[in-house]
Amino acid sequence: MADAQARFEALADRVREEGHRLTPQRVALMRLLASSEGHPSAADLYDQLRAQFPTTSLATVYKTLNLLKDLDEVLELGFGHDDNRYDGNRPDPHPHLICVRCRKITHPDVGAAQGLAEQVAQQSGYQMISHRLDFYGICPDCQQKATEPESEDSVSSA
Amino acid sequence: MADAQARFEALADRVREEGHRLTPQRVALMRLLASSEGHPSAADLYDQLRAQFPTTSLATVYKTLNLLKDLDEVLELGFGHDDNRYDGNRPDPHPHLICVRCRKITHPDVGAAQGLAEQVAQQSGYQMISHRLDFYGICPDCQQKATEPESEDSVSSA
DNA sequence: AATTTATGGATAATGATTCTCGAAGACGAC
DNA sequence: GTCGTCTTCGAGAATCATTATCCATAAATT
Repeated sequence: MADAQARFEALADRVREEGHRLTPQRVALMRLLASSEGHPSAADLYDQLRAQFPTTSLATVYKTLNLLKDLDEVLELGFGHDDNRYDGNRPDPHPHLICVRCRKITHPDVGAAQGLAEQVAQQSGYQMISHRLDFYGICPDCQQKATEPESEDSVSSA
Repeated sequence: MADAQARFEALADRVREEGHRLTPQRVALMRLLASSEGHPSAADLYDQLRAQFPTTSLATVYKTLNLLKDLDEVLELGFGHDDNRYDGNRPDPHPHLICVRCRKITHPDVGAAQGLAEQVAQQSGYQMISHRLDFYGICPDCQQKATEPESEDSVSSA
């Protein structure tokens, strides 16, 4: 996480340059986003924020996330049922690999995904804005757990 | 839509074989799904259903859609903000092209998308369950409308 | 330091989807 | 064809993530 500081400063600069205020809550949230390895949800960030600012509201988290999203500095990942996840380190569309058991989200290596959007744009005449490439499966860890005799109660559904 | 009848019968047979009852509401909804060109939402289907069954409940639509979804006979497309869309003709994952203006959903021709899931499965060790490949853009029609002087009031939603 | 104005916080509102549960009806058995 | 059982329907309440509201507070500029 040596880049976290640099990423945070980039976010802070961007927010200020766009004429928005740098409040302590925003600073803290941007630090969290910049240092997040995974893909936290708004509630995750809220929980972490409250450690520093006990009176912070969940609404503030959403407002800040939406601000950064409008600036194209965070990528919002919406899944039908579950709550949204946010990626503050790679704001541009990229493939995701989701474990339907433990909800872990990682970045698969999908070389063939390069240029897909451009290809579709040419063939369809659409003006491309964004895209999603998500794979849903069961991660090796969860596969193992499912095979084991019965360490705990079994999982219900995906 | 000469296949609509065949598709409907396939759905009906499947439901019956799985030990579920064929109620008039389900029959009507399956006919709608089988004959739908586009990707209707639950509310769309509800509106159409009420023409035949004025007392039908929206809950029934959802229950039937979930039943068919569990049988892998309809594909549910969930988008963060908007309501879900359903495809009763192609239940297997396939790419979609969404116009963010008029909400139209079409099927782009993406040859390179073949085998992506298998590739990710091999590299990651995940047991693949499903995937999504969605492109968001502005369709040619909506691009045109945006450029024109101002023919009418602009479109809000589909 | 004062002024202006965006922002934070608490809570209500929104809206799609699911749950609840009594009534009705589908389907197999007779 | 009729009956009985057990699924399914229907109407509305409940859920839950996200937004909207609205005023007190504090950031930035002078």
